[in-house]
Amino acid sequence: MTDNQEVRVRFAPSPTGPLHIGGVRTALYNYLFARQHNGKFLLRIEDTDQTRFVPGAQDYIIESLRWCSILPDEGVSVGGDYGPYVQSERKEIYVQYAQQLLDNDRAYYAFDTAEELEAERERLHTEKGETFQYDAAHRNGMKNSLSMSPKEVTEWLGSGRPYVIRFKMPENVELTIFDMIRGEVKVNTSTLDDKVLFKSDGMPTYHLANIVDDHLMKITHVIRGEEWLPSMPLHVMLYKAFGWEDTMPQFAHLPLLLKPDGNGKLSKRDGDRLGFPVFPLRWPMDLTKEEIASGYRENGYYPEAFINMLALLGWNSGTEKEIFSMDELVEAFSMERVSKSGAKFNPEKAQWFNHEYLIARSDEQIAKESVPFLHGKENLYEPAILVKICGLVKDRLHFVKDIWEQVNFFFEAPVDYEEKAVKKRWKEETPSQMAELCAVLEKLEDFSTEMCEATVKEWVTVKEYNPGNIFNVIRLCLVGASKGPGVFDIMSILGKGEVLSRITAATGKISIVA
RNA sequence: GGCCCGUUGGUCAAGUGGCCUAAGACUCCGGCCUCUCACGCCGGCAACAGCGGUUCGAAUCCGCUACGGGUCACCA
Repeated sequence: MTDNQEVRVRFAPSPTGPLHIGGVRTALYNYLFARQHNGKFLLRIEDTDQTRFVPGAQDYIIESLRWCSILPDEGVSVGGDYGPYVQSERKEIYVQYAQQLLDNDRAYYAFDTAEELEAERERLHTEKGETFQYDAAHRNGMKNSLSMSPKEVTEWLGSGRPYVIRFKMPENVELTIFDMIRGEVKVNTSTLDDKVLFKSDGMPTYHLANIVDDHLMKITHVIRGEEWLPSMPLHVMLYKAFGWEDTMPQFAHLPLLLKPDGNGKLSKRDGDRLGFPVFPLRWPMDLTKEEIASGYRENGYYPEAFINMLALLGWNSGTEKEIFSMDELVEAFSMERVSKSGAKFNPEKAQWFNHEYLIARSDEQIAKESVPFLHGKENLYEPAILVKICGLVKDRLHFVKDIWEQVNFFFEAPVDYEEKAVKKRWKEETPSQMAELCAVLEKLEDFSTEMCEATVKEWVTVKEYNPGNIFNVIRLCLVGASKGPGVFDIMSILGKGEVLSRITAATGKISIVA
């Protein structure tokens, strides 16, 4: 490609199930790269294998990308000038190109059945201990248009016998190919085999469809997972065979996302076994199946946090900045700073990212988001008070959905009291002290945080009580545990009546227990 | 097994021949703050896979070994 050409990249998943986070990251890097270069990001569906097609998977992919704000400029669901963007709708196109390769002697027909291939594999293994490869060294011993007479080939083709079209991989060519992340990679074509380009069911394989589509859609950069690195030589050879070398895209093979436990690449099956989601969204989305894999969205992640976390798995800016908005990512991203080695990810760090995004939100926003998790009790307070409550507890939250355990005491009086705290704080004189306190608070007109604090502190000072112990006893009465915001904030929000009633209730209950 | 890619603390990672007695973040552990928990602040534990070479000098360059991973389908 030339420098002044518009950058065009694509994300090309197969609709074989839910997209896992590795796929989302690949889409993200493609998107960032496109945005950064004022280029186009396309979404293409590679569904050439009908046997693995999973209904709903395509919608899942689109919905996942939408949730992440990784929006295609072109492609399935948005259209564009280079469609259709679903490979099964492009069948006739691939036929032409396969024919071109056949005509130029760069491909050939092969009639070997699965059984025959298996038999040959078995024979070679037992007789010579070799691994069978359909290549220059073996193709003459197989049933194909290279080993058979033209007449026979014509007959077999005419008889409706099933056949595939294989790429005729040149022998002994030293290839030096370039990867944007890994640099030069050298391979000898003799180690490569004659890959099937066209299947007997009339569909192309990934390799053919991918190269033809990338060429036709004017893709300039192929950014994909490292699992494709071994087929890069084949793809380069295909570009050469078609005579498209001049417009061949640049390749970038991204490091894999590894299982957090043990080794190996993260797979769809890992699911909830790991204790955190490996999918952006719950799967299946429609909940009609029994097996449900959880998603980041349903687990309470903000899409911005999810994206931020993913972006930093395999790339970093080289600075100490870790929190990036999408716009900042677009600005800072660079292929040169993508790491070469696979990354296991750290569930705790993922939560930390969400926490950072959560505390950056306004108290008003948190209050709004909290409503579904307040068990219908949100109307117990004025909206402004609810906002205040959220502001007081947001520091200790990873997810808004977990807010109830931080605020429950604002809505419900404690039914029991943390044993450890009772043991430590509840003294013989406590009940009478609390009775005194109630009398003092009773007279208080202004129940603001400040007035509560001033009043209680004055009383404690005059009586020469231990402030720490008194405050904690009050907390125990109001909350039932040693947690939560400042005790005077809690008093003020609960209000005089509730505070008095809770202290009275606690005094009764705890003395009975003790 | 063949081919290919990789290897800095538990994890993500900075580092592109001297500034490295190797940054930062997450986790963990201490301490401070403090009415509790959390936040915040301060501090701590903890790494250049090994061996050879190149060089005045190597985490950085080269080679070998080891280990890890990917891939070897009419799946993508």
